[in-house]
Amino acid sequence: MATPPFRRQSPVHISRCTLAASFDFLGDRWSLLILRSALFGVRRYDDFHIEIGIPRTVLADRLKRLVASGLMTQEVYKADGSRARKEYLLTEMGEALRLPFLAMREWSDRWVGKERTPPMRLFRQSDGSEIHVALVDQVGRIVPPDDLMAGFEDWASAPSTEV
Amino acid sequence: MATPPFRRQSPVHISRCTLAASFDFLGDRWSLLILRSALFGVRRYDDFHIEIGIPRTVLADRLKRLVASGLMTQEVYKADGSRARKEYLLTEMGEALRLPFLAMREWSDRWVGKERTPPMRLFRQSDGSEIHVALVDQVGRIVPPDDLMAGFEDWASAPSTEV
DNA sequence: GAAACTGAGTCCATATTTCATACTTAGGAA
DNA sequence: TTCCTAAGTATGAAATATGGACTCAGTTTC
Repeated sequence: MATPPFRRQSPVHISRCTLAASFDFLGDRWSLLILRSALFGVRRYDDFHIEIGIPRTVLADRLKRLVASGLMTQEVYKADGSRARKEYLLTEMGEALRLPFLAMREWSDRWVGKERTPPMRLFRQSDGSEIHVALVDQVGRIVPPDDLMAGFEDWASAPSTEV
Repeated sequence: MATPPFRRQSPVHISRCTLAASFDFLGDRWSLLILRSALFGVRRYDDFHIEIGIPRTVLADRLKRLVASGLMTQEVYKADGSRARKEYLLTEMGEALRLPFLAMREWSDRWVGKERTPPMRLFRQSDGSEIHVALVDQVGRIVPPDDLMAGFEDWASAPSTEV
């Protein structure tokens, strides 16, 4: 699987692929940048606008889509000295993107680097030991990527493939 | 970290963030779909075109960008009875996206589902045990997402944050 | 009480991308 | 010589993105 075997088609048809479907709302630079900020704790319209440099019209549109997709919700907040406003919070579904994003960050720290912030490192709060995103089996062993195989429950004609 | 603390800004400025930078070439629906197919073993122009339903002009553009970004290379191949042509292969950098994509797939199988292919499951080739993408510490313990903390080597003023 | 301020948007005209369809190109096969 | 195929390129219409100005509703300052 280090180099996958040549195939003319993917084993999962694109119209039934949940991953491909998720790209409908994640396959957009601005949406990804908004989610990155949101995972860091940014919540407000203007904070997204300032941090990301996203045009206001596009921001309004993307927030609407992220809410419609179930990744974010609008909640009312009230800072003192200001009227009530809305902020955008990640739902459980949105919050669950943290792991994929952490995997992406390890990838980008390894491969994109250059002139940027040093790698972000993850630690256990409880004991300070360093953490990574990895493939693990049931007993906690890290699985090398070339010892991997995929299966689909009802994919009878070809029960498993390298992936 | 289940819900991150409210912040006005992310701890990493966007212009120096490798993750944000990676969205320059990954933050695009078509590029993501091409990479998904490539990780399954698809290599040829027309196979991408047919499988993904991407317009030919856009496909040519995206492949050019993926090659320019270092994610893919063009190699010559020769099917018998045909002239030599080029196919697109993942580089080591592109191949390394497998782990983030597997994390995304677990996410999408959990949250996007509905009317689609049943979840893709991963197994060890060697012993058949099931595998997942997870946060693990040095001794193979799986770390719950609320026991997580991030640090940047030279981020002296605020040496660590929840992430 | 009037005027300025603020965060969160919308409106609008221009620029850039995308899309579908058709055309091109290079070599092998009939 | 002509047809076929994979891998593109050309073109013009349609959809999106962009940046700047404008709106709106409470808050604070004068």
